[in-house]
Amino acid sequence: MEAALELAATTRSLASLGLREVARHAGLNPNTFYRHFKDFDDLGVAMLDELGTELRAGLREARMRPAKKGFRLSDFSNPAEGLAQAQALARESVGLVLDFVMDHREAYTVGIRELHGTSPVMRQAMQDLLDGIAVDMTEDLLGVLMLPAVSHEELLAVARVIVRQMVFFSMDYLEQPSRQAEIKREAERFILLLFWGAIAARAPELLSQAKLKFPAI
Amino acid sequence: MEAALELAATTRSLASLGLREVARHAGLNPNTFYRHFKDFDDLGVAMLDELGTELRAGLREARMRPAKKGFRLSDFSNPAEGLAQAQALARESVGLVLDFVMDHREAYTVGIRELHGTSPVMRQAMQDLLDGIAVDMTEDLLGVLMLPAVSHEELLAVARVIVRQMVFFSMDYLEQPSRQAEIKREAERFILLLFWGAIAARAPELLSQAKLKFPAI
DNA sequence: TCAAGAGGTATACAATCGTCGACACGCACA
DNA sequence: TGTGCGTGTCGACGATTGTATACCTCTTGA
Repeated sequence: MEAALELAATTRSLASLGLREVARHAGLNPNTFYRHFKDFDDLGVAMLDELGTELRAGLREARMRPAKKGFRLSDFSNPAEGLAQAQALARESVGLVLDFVMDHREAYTVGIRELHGTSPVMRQAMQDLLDGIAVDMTEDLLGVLMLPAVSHEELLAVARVIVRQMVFFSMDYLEQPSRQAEIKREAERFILLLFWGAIAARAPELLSQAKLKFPAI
Repeated sequence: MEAALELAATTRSLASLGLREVARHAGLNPNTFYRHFKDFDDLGVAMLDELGTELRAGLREARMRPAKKGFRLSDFSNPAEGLAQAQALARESVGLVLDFVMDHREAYTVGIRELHGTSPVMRQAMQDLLDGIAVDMTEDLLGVLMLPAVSHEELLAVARVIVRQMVFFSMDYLEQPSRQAEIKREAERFILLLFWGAIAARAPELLSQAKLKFPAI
């Protein structure tokens, strides 16, 4: 699995790797591959299982961290305070994801490649992972953030959109190191825009009442 | 180029195609490939040029259509009317993109595969195409829609995010035919949420003043 | 008229590929 | 004690790959 990741990270896609190639890079006999995996799909799913659960757990744990620090979002009874804390939460989450992709650059690159790749099995597995992250995010948010009049389903839809958009932001982040600070701001801004929109759609008076300028990020 | 598209559409990625394979499928001698293309990257870029400009032109033309029909968005001096027309424009644009990907299913699938694929050349070309579409969208919107207090740069950032998100919506649309109506609604809703957010961020009083419910889509 | 070149073909070579059958080692368990 | 079984190795097979060299046939333009 390590050998496959290293080989795929440079230029190739997982499915285009040669069985012999991987075995050679791992210092093993080509046939040994069959002892462990049936397919390359099989190998891919195994790798995704490992790294995917690590990512998911890391994200959850990190989202819990502020809650343990006594960081608790208001129920918007004080709109100004609620909005400010929403911004802080968005910033924390974005930083988290971007740090993760920097720490797991190779795995992330290869994984995303499979998201729209050739193997239906891997595509489905990646979509399930992203969806799982969105579900996690929704549940965590519901426990911490009381968005006024925003239902569970609405929140899930927003989370899904955010997760998918972060795929692109993450790619930019990796590919354009000189613009990292700017990209991070763009991502935060995008998330805030969405929540602003969600609130404005349900309780527009809340925003004008708060008389809070949208943060100039 | 046709042969390559047909071969890639089923399962494979462009870069993983064999030179001989494509030539065989096109009824030509393997070496003939070299008469026309240097690389597979070369072939890919040529294909993207053709289909990309077609898509871009199609989108522009279709965005111009409502303007010619006398469809003209207000400057939000009447907020309720402006918001309603913004919704109509969003619906029109979403339908447009989704129709296009249905009509060019193979090309779209292959293209997106290259967006996060192995070849840096193709990746860059695809990113340039998406960015170009976002720029087009921004210019068209500026000519038709006077969003209050939303600057050119802000609009471009929103357009970029929309284009990228439509990549995912389009994939869902192709892969889940039974949910097409629902996915279309989700896409429209996403776009409206963004614009709602952009307006709320700059002129929150406008939304509460309009006393307009967010469309229940 | 004829030379150049674009497009297409045929043959060949060395590599690499996935996979098969057979064999070897070591541990676990009856 | 011995017998599966998981793991790894070896050699070989036919197929396919990218590309090099050489040759053919039109079209074009001076």
